[in-house]
Amino acid sequence: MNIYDIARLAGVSIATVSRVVNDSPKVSEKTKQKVRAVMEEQNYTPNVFARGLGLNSMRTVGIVCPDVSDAYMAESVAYLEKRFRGYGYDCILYCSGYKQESKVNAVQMVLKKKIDALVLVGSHYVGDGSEEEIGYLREAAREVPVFLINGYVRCPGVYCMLSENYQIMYDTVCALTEAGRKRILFLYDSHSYSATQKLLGYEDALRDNGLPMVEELKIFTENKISTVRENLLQRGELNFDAVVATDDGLAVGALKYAMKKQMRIPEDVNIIGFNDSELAVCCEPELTSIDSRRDALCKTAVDSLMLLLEGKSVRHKRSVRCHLIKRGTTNF
Amino acid sequence: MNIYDIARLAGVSIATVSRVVNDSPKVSEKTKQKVRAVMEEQNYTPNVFARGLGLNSMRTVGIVCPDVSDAYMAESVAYLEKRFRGYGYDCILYCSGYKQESKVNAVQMVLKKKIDALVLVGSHYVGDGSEEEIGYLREAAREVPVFLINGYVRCPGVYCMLSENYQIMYDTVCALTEAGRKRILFLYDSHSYSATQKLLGYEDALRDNGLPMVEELKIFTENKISTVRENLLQRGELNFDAVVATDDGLAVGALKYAMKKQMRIPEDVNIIGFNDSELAVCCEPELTSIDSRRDALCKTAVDSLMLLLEGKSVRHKRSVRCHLIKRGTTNF
DNA sequence: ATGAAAGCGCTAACAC
DNA sequence: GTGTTAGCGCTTTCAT
Repeated sequence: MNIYDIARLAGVSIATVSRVVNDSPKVSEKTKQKVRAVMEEQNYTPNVFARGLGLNSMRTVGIVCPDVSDAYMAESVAYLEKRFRGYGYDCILYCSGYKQESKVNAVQMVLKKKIDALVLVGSHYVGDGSEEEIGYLREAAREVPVFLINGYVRCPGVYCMLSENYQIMYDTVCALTEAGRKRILFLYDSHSYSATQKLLGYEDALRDNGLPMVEELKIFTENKISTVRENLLQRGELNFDAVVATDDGLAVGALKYAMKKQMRIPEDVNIIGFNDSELAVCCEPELTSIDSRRDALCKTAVDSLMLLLEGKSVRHKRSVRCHLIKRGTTNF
Repeated sequence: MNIYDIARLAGVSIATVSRVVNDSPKVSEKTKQKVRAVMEEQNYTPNVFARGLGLNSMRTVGIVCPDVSDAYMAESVAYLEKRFRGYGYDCILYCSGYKQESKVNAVQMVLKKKIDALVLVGSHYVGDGSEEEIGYLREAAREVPVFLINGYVRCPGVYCMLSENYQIMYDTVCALTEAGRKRILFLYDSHSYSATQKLLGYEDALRDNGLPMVEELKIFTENKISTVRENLLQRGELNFDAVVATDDGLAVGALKYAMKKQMRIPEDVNIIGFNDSELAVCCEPELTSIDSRRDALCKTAVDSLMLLLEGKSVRHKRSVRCHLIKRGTTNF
């Protein structure tokens, strides 16, 4: 059942059918009715490929993230998909993994699908920010508007929105030191732009508060509760009186370690997570965590891209403050 | 840059270029080299829409689930996407929500994209199993092979794989009663096929062990830790000595309630969750949970659909046993 | 307001 | 082994 069949059955030309499908104003109501009736009756759906060929668009946006099974990304994708769909855009999902090569490949692959826009979730896509590592973004932006959720790169066609991770981490560590904490563990699981910002905030806060920067207190580990716990356990004597982490999973791992070591929480150790996930209200005591404003970033992504696709212009870069959500693992 | 340009630059016909693109064996190595060189040089990518038009396929599979922000679905989607991509298929993601109408709409929408196969994640898509509620699946299956992850419907073209939810719930509740538990709370958050199976397993186990079926011990609530906790708190006197839930989030909610009520865990109350998620190892004590074999289901989905797309046939229905993973919230 | 016809870029049947 | 050509089903310009 194609446009010719409908045209024949409705006694009009294919051009008219096409116009009806696209709700063109230059077709008489009467004709529209007639054609629509036939379409309904025949259960006609325009062929998207042919449509795509003609319009050079299938109203699709590409969503690329390292791994949807991660809670932050899953929530992001859920939000994005819903909003884009609300605008009539379908979403192609590509989970790229974390390696530079596979990220580049993912972006190239998804571009071949002639998507109308591309959104990259998480700050892994800017690599170390070097020209070499962001070259693929530059190229991508030549084809479609690209939005970086929680990443920043100065490049035409690449739009960005950041969480102020440096600032919140700086403020948080300052608060910890002001509350008398001296040995603050920093847990992280990636070298992404945002993780780096968090680390910088941590380091600067230590320095500005006259605390030494102890290398053994910066621990890189897989983001899995049991792994973090075991990892810490294996380190023997590891004294600390506070923990900040780049994700809740890491913080909970530390919490589990602290429990095992009979440390009192929050008296002996303050623990602070990141992303304010369901894990934070799941553990005991509940975890103080940082709201990274994921939805605010995602919202901006959708809003900006939709404006761009309508031919409007858009402000280039914005950022949003994060918030500390206090729960039982802190006492300041 | 299209196939004509490449043909001209390489000094061959478009047919030859097309053959090279599709790696046809009936092109001489020499010609292939020549054409490939031009393609590389021009950075040529075949137009997917035109390709789709000709082949009536864009090598895409539709993945529909109620909500990717749910951990079970997120993990499923992550697995599916990865595997399908491994076979050269892209994935269109559609989050349908939980309402019948929106589920039907989602399936219809995604079918319009001329996907090559459709996978439905979670047992919400069979509704109550009535002909009326599964009609849309029948129609879908007329267009493409459909795979139901953890749902079952007898219908040509719809392939299914089930977790044995009834059995594991029956066994688990039996174990609880044998351990002397009398008032077992059943927490659920949906009326999906699988939730219903779990409920049946619970009810049958109670009956077979001579325990009364108390309506007030079957509680339907939103799957959010804090909500479950508040919900239970509001019920005043609610005596129970065990909890089984259709998802970990619900079980943790009950755990939080029990802690608040100063109940000892597992002495006073045994708690068992479902899906063995990260929440289970996050809470304290850690949650005994049921491994619903999500990956086994997803694996079968991919394997079956890929066989079908290669024109091979496939066994119709299979199921897989679930496993109880014991942790600190039980003592039997 | 409607129709005829020329693309859009590719695949595949057919001819050589 | 390679080229010619007719679709695939739609959009859109140009007539009328």
